[in-house]
Amino acid sequence: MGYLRIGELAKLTDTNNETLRFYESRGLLEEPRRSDSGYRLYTRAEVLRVRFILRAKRMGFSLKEIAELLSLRVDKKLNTCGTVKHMAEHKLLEINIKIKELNRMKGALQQVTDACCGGEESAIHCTILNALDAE
Amino acid sequence: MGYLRIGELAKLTDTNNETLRFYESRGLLEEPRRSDSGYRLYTRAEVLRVRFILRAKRMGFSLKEIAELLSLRVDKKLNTCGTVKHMAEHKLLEINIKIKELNRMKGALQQVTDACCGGEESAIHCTILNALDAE
DNA sequence: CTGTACCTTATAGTAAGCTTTAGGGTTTTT
DNA sequence: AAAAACCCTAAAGCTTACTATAAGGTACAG
Repeated sequence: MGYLRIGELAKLTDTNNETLRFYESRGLLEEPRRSDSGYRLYTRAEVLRVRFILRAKRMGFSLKEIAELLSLRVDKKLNTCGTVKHMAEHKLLEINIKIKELNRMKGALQQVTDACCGGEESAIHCTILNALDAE
Repeated sequence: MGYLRIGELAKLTDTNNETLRFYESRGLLEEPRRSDSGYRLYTRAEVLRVRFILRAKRMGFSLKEIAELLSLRVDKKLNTCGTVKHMAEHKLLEINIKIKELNRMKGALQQVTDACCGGEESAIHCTILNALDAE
């Protein structure tokens, strides 16, 4: 008892069975133990792991990158603190680039949005469209 | 004279022939007139249109959304500024959410990275790994 | 006239991240 | 016991945004 079947894990993590099996196939989830009939049996730890995956995904990490992040946790003994720190710092760098990129988008969009009257009149002179038109 | 062939349009917009034909197939570019031999013949207006597409892409709009923006532009008279602004604001909201989440992860990762000794010893007690486990 | 640089179409492939389908077995509920 | 709900695998399909390939035709230089 205490084990979760795939549907229960899916419900707890707001995903679905197929996605979880897919993550397993991509190495994001370890192959779980199985019941006599072959059903996947998960522990509560998997709930946290899936949530970690989803969080990282929302941050803009690809599944491949998430696998890397997760691999930091595997074979702790084989990695020195230096290795782990280096990987984490690399990720940090990537995050910073993403933030910068998004901020650039935001700035551009904010500027034209602020300038737009947003009114009911025809969009012929819409600043947003005109901004996109401008060289 | 004055017409551009696809390769010239590609060069002027820093894209390539295939991408331009692809955009045409997705309705982002209108079917251009053709030479007697069937070559696509573009006007200077298409340069601006392609640049519009690229600019919108850089702002985070998907091709589908850009097609929408373009259609708004075509019937400017039929659309209000409000419609356009609404689309832009929606995009802005999406971008803001992403930035917020990235910043949260950045903070968390920065914190554990700062706390990590980064030394040569085994990572069993690494603060970074423990932080990821805890989440 | 031949080379090569350009253009054409249609079709297939790529990568990511799933979702769906087909064709089963198992567990639980009634 | 039988229906309903759940699980399994393998494989195909979907979306986005291209990129590449095959098998040609065209334009122009030398």
